[in-house]
Amino acid sequence: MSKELAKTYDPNEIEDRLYQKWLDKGYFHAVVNRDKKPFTIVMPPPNITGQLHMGHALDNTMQDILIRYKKLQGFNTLWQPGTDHAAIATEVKILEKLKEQGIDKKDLTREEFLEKAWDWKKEYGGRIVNQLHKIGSAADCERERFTMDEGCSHAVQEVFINLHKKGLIYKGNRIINWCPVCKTSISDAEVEHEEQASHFWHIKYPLIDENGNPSKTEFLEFATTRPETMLGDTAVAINPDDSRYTHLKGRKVFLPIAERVLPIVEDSYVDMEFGTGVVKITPAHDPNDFEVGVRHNLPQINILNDDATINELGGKYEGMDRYEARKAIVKELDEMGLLVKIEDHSHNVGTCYRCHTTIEPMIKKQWFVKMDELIKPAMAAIDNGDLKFVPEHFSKTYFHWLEGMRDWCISRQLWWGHRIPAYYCDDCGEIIVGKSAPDKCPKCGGSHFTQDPDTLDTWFSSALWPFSTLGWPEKTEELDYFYPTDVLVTGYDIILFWVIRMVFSGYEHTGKCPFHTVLIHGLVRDSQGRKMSKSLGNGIDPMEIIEKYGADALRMSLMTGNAPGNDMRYYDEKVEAARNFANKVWNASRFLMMNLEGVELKKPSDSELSPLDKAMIAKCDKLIAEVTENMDKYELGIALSKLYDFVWDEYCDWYIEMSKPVLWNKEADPVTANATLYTLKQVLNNSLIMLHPFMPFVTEEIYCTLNEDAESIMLSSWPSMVNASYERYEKQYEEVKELVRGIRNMRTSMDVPPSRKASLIIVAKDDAVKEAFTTFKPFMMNLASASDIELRSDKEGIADDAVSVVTSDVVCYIPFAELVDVEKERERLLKEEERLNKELERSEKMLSNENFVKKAPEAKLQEEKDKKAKYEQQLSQVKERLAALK
RNA sequence: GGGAUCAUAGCUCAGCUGGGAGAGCAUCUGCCUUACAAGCAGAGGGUCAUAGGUUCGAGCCCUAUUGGUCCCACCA
Repeated sequence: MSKELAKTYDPNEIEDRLYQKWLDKGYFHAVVNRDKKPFTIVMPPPNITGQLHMGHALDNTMQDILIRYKKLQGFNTLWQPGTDHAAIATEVKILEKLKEQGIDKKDLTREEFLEKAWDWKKEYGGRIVNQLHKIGSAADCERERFTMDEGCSHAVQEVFINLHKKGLIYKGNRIINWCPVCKTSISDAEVEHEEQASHFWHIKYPLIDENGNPSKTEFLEFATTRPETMLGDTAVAINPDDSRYTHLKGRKVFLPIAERVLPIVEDSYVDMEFGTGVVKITPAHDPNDFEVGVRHNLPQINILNDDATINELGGKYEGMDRYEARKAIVKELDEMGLLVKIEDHSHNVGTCYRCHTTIEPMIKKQWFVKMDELIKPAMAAIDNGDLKFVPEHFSKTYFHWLEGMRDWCISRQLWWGHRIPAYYCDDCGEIIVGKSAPDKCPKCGGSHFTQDPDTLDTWFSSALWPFSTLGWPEKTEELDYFYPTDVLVTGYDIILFWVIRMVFSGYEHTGKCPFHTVLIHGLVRDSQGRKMSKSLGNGIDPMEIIEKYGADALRMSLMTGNAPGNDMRYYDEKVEAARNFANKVWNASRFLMMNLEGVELKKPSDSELSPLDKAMIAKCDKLIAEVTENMDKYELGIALSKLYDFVWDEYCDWYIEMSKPVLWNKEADPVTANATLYTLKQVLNNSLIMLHPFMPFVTEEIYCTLNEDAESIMLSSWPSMVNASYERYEKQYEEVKELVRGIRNMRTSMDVPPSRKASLIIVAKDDAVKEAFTTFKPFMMNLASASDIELRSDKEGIADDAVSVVTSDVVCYIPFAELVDVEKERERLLKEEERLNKELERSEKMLSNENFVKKAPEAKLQEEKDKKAKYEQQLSQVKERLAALK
């Protein structure tokens, strides 16, 4: 060995060094290679405003695992990284920062603002990508993209122009969600609903009498949660089938505050069961009322300014904030005697997902994407097999959302983002959509144009991410080779925002679904199950955890004991356990390397392999098969726990321990020692490779030390099975383990210290069993604390009061001459007898069930019969021992 | 209001197509056994939320109930 591993595992010492090596070697960089199959993942682009949090750590670890796994399997892998300009989120942050410097948005021109925004991007945009390096991300940073870089911006323009040409993008006066703080429209998906305690104001409007005056005696009562919107009322609605109000059909009411006469319209939208069955209609400030208004041709009166104060149409309330106006109006109605009562009422209020201000529905002229045609292929994608969710049930969420999708409002009154490629003729107002302003207005011939001041929803550009990053709309080699991508990994909170939009965009612009699988994960919560958030101050910084325990430990702790799509809690103890595992692997490797010192390994022949080696090879084969299957089914947590158990229990606690006598006997039997060392190394290498996707650093360090010629574990291949039919040895090995466990158990219960060795007499009636224990004898000496092991076919000459351990195949006698405590031994055997009786009872019950015998599969039936025979055999041995003790 | 999801050991969670309940941590008992005390060997601890059903057989499938979480939704 030319290199040596440090005595204790220190992640900080190895991680940065190895990452730098991977970068230098360019392992993460993917180039088109038609001889290999591609495997592609696009990284969900983190916001440039962001800092890496546990959610990113989880998301990126999963992607990294898939990428590294596929690379080991021989795929040409591309993990495409990048960042998102995150329109609103970033603009809000920049404005906050400017405010600290005493600068207001009003004081800046658009150009000045954008200059500052780009400075900001330059300063913080790279931070999160660098943090990803710390967790070991195998993303191809040479291909890093940004949603507002030249290529992506080009793609955005292209899409906008194409969709507009097809009539799928239109500009229209419709009701939209307005955030009075961000002062922009937002899409339906960006509205979050919050339950708020409020009131239900019962109000009555006087009916208009036959003379056209407000009646003093006839009123129409209704209830509202937003009295201030009365100022924009243009009707009152009743259900046409409501017998209570038949007499009101065709009549009018008087709107007191604004002194307007309103028609009573009939619309089935009104729920007769709710409230008084009368609804005030405010088409300009309520989405439903808007629809009613369209049906009945009602005027739309917008009474709000952009900051949610009342505008000039609100008469004397002009200038008041919406909530001030609410109070004032209620007060005035009360004075007029028109306020009937106030009830407590809690209801859901839409709020802005960025600033949590209550949004105000308003009619505004905005750009929309028409959805009904676009979503059709996205709807079909699940059924026709183009797209699969893991776990599968998320496809229901996906459908559910697609079904209720309304036209998508894509224009934003922001500066930070892709400016809408639409130009207005200064002379006639004609709209021309194109990459730049035309020379001449096609309608009036005018030559002066103004570009639309609005920018696009940030999701408009992220919807194109899987193909815009690969060069679309250019027909690049990359696009042709790496697209469609394979798996998209993301949290369930982002399905509606993003996944759906990528899917329909992919179909529309490339004719293909952008990925075949969406792997969904949950949220990382704190140890009390709360969401990690800034306001709670309970966030845990992954960088600190990496500093303390290492990236491998963090990655592993995020993957253990977690099923796809489920939330998980973060615990330091979990990371500690993972770190301990890394240390375990480290030390097992150290043990092996110490024993390989000065040894020239040769590939052993079949006959040179010991039964123990063969048993391990069989075990390892099984592991490879299972882990591969789990990985292919995205059961990463299960795959990892199998590797954990195998390495810790099987490899370290049994195989290494059992092989020690062989290694100590190297001088006397170099052939067997070689075979065992060779197998130890083989199995460890396989384990390291399979663990590599989960713990890339520690496995790389060990692998390269253990295999002197190896440049990197990343260049190795996913293990393949030996398939040598060694099941027989595996069975023997399990029998031996059973006996060793029995002996240890007995020693503990008899208070025999481990330092006290004893000679064992194993009585096996069956020749095959005898052979098995004979061949495994050297391996079990240590573990059974035996000074000597004798094998026999009968128990002639063994003292009746010897302590004994009964397994399914053998009886093992341990003559502790001076230690015998007959009482204790009898107790132990009685307990054993009870246990066996219970087992036998269960087994007999099953086998005496006619239906079981008739209907159960043959294999199951035989299995149960074999078990019963074993219990019977064991029980008779125990009984015999008990009888002998008397 | 609709939908999804969860309920398993003291805690946090696994349990893949239905065949004798698992892990980590915590607890208790022994061990510094020449890779590892970040370790080794043992032990205790569960009517798998409740009630039905399907099945030879249910933690797993079906129905209902209870409790928690989340998403969607226009009840003014």
